[in-house]
Amino acid sequence: MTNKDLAEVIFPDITTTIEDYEKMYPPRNLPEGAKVTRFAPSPTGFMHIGNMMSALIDYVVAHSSNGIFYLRNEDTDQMRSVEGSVEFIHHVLEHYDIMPDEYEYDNKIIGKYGPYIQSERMPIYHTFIKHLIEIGRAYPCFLTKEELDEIREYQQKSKKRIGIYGRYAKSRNLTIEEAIAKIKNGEPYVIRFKSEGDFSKKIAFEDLTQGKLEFPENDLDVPIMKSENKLPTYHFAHVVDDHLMHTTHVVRGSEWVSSIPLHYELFQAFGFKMPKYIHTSLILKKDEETGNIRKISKRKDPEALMFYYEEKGYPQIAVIDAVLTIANSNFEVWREQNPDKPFYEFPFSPKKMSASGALFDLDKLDNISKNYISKMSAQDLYHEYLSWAKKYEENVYNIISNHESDTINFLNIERLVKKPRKDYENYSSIFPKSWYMYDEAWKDNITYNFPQDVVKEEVINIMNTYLNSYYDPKDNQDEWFNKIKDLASSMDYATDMKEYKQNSKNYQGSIADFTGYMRVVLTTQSMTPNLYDIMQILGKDRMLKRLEIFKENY
RNA sequence: GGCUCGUUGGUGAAAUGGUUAACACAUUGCCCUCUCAAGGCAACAUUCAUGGGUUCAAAUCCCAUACGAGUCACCA
Repeated sequence: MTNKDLAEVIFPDITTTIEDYEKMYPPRNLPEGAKVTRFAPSPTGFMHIGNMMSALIDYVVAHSSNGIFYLRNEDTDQMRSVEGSVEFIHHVLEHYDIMPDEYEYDNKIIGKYGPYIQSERMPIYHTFIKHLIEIGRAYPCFLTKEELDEIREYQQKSKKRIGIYGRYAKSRNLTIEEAIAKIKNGEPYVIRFKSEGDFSKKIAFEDLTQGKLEFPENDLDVPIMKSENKLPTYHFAHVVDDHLMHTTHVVRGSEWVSSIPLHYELFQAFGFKMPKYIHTSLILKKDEETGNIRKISKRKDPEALMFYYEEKGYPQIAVIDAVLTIANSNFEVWREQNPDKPFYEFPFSPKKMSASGALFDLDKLDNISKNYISKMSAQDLYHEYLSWAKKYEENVYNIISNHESDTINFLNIERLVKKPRKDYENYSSIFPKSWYMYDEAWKDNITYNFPQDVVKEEVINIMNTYLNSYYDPKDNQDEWFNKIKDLASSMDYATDMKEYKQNSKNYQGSIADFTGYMRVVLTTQSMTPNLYDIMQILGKDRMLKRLEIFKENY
């Protein structure tokens, strides 16, 4: 009996060979230097910021080299698969406009190197595993869960290295006859890789991010096929898929660097060329309670999940820039020099990735986002705001869709200038800063936010006089302000702030107090954008109405 | 515990042997100013985890220590 017989017993139905698949997955016909990357999430949870960073780097690396970026669904762990996660990944990629060139979704396969869903690639993996068994580099292992636990416990206690290697790999020494007998007897088994490595020897490895690394050789017989569903483990699927799909650059989290020796040996066992690796740093978070730095957590940190940014209404490009800023230290400088270039023209350099993890800084995101929003036209902003509201804030949607021109005019205040206002970091922050522009948002409990105590009669008197004798909608801003000054000085308010600061006792108050009254009566707020523009939008009738509301409510 | 990586201000970081350790965000102050936002100008690491060494010269090279992170599943 030979290994071939064993392979035949395990995979009687597999008649294909590796060569068959090599023919079906010929080298890609791409220009010199083109890079092939893949985003390979597993649908065991919702897409988070770390996945996003990976996907973005994949996209940038591929697109800056006229290469290919594809999506592969790594669904070999079907026990933990989470309902809706595949759809969410697809949604996020679409939302941020980083769709892959090749993918499989909704029963459609785009691209010639599919299937792109691992659970649909079973015969391929089995063919490759069968080959490994035939050449004596893989074997069925009948160790039970209990035996495995026992071994681990023993190793822990006696401070030995943990894992299945050397004398712990019991099934390795089974004769072919014994193995076949066990299989025929129905004993469950996994297929393990038969390592030939020597832990006391070193391998040199060059990682694009971390540079030269040195590891002990792998000597662990790791499972490459699971017993229950006969699907491959990650390590095996990685080797087979990235080989057949001709991935040139694997972008993955740094939690994988410790399995480099294993992957190295696996590639060698097949005689395949290893792709290049870009190991991305972890995204960390400072725990607010303990002050400790830890891995960002989907459970504790709402901003870890990609839902967060959409719900808050951050512009896509702001999120992308923020993530790339974390990913590559020179992105920010590049962005400053190339404010209008698409992000994928950024020459990503893996060496410029920080080797240790970075804290994700929401303040930085806000700043980036404010800048982008401040540069949008009022129309564009309105439409983004509207479609965000439609999805997340029905009340806001109803109000702003009924008042399109008022909303646009309001958003336009101090916008078309060299140094525009930067009030909003996301769409959800607009309404809380503009609700007073809409009559229907003036609910019962109106609170007037005067910065200091005021005499109601005085305020009413000022507003009355102003609206009835001074206000003219045709005035430009200078004329408007001069009139207010005229009225103010006639009522003993200082019109010059410097003068007022020096001789405040000579006056009733300052022009700032004066306009402050008007501002609060009209908006309830002590801080708003330019009053002139707000008055222009409101118009005289609505201002008079608001004066009436003030009389009744203050 | 084994293996691997890391440690520059509140945060992201630049500088890779040579003047006062860039820049951005945040914070604080001043100016401007009808409030706010924006903008302008400042301040913020006597020092690069600690200790030793190499050198005319070290954040940068070497060693040790400490601390942190990742990993050690029939999860990816």
